[in-house]
Amino acid sequence: MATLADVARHAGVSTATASRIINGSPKPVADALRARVLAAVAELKYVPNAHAQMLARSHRSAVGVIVHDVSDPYFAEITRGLQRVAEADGRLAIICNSYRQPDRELEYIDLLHAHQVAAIVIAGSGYLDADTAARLDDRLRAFEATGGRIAVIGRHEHTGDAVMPDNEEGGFLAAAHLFELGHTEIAVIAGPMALTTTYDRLAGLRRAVRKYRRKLPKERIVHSDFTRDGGVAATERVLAEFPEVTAILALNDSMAVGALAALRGSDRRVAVIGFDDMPIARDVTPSLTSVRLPLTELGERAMRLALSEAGDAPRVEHIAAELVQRESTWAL
Amino acid sequence: MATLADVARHAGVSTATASRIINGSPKPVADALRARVLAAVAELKYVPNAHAQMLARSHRSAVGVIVHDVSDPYFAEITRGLQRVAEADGRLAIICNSYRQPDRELEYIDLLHAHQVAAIVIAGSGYLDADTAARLDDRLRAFEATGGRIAVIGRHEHTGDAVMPDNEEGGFLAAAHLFELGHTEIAVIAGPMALTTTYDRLAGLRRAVRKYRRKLPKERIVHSDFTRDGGVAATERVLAEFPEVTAILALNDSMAVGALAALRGSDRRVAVIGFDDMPIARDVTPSLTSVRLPLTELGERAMRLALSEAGDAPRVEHIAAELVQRESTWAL
DNA sequence: TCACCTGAGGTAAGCGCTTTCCTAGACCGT
DNA sequence: ACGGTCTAGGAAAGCGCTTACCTCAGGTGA
Repeated sequence: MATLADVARHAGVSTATASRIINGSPKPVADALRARVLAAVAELKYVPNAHAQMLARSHRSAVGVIVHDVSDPYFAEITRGLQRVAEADGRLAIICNSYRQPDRELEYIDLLHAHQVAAIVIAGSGYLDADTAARLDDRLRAFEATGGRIAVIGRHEHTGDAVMPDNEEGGFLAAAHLFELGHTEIAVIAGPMALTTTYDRLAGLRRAVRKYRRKLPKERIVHSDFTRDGGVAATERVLAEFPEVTAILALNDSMAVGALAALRGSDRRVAVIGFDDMPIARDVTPSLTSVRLPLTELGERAMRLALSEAGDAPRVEHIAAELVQRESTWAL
Repeated sequence: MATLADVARHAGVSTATASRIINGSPKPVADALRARVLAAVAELKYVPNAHAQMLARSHRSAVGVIVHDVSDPYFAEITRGLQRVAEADGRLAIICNSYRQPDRELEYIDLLHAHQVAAIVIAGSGYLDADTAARLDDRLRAFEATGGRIAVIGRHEHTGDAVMPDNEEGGFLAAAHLFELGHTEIAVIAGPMALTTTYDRLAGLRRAVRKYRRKLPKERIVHSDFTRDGGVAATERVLAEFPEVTAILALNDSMAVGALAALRGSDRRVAVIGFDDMPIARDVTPSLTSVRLPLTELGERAMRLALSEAGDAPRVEHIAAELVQRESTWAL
């Protein structure tokens, strides 16, 4: 492993000069030396040790990202936005999957803290009991206390910079759409109640129920997990238990796709509306009506927030939801 | 930012002792001291500086991953496998998107090298002209020369440890399947010729053509990119130009989904077979026959290779492909 | 001619940690 | 009581860099 000292020796200069030449410092250097140093770099295949650099200049550059799971399309799209902005800012984004496990999240926060990242963006945490939430907040504060910046995506407990997808409004839009089409007997297949996503979307939905003066019996909200197979299972329960239901509102597209799959194996004709408008929505049959959230933009905004100077007051940005109508919903 | 020295001072011990206690070194330490140091850590919210640690212990722990794009389902699944193994080994995986741009790849290799990663895994590089390939190889060698390990996924030019999905065999299986079903007039919608994936799958397909004594005129291989919309475009060309075609072989599932979409807007009944068996394959209509590649396993194997000791000779592992039949192909 | 700049380049002090080597006290046997 | 052996803990030397500060030419003006 060639070091700066090797390069300097090889070129017959001091490490100071070598460092200045390699990093393009403003200090003027004779062209002859510059050439010699650059030649030495090439010959020794010198690559500076990033850790030593970080330590010496003690300025933070990388940023950390903690998401539920990058492979999940929802987070993949958010992550894309995050990365794009980080990269445009010349920063390495270290991305970590928490799989919604608070301990992992905790662990990663410390890891990123230890790696001296300039900022941490968190999206899609799991359920937090008061105790865990407190510990997490504690770690986050500790990180902030050292000058680190934090931005979260869609988490209420956090008091700090955040960008919030308007899940409540989205829930309202979805339910309103079904009511407008004349569906009165609807069922909801939802993710775990502990996720704020679930909570908020349900809240909007209930607002629509009230506004349209409909009923939504509690047992018609079936909880499962936010996956395709979770959607299949939940839909099977709905079909078995509620023969009167004519529309299913799925709280995300994965579940909606599962609903469509379950429906395919039954003789019932039930409308389905999803949430998130993932790319697949166009390609299932029938194509899926969904509530679109501009996830890439969500990520971009969050990263920009994280990279901006800390303000006096916490900044919260909202991202609007929008209905995309396709073939899986129709007028009754 | 609390440092180890702060903790030591606060606890009234030397940094040596503090370090030993915090890292659980085997050296015995009095319980009283241990307690004091741990208390100081908690009180000062001390988080060790990972860069300083790396520098001091000069042993590499993190691993680097360079893929085309984590958001792409194909690479998402590979990445999942990579991460799983890295994490099981207690290592942070730094993952980077190259977007198939060789310069980015080059840049990331140096970045990871600079960050002293123990190993680099590369999957899904783009087209490499001889010159770029040489430069890339040069950087890779430089990294290896410092003790770094490298594993690549499915790249022929690389001589070193590799895991190769059996794309050739997969191409053969796909075409053979269509021929067995009685389809003689087939068309292929393919990704960029520069990608080895394309190249290998086509090679297998040609082998099937020879074995079954069929014909596949060159113009019936339509190149586009490996995306859904690329599939739509390619399929539209096929439909317009080749009225005799009864089956389309798509070189990945994204394109196959696009083909299905294009077909939906036409009155032709054409069989479609995809490649990769992504999760969506089950949920499109008709459900998609595809050639399955165990991508997660692919990733796991690659990471294991990268984390194992370097051998004398390059090791190459092969991953078998398997046909998954669904509704999008039928006997003619 | 001399004191004084100016600027190219070097010296060395850290950055925050780990770890080798050393010290000094405790304990042992005789 | 004394030399010898442990052992807990500390001193300090790096790890590979950056950068503030210093040096020593050569060039300037009076």
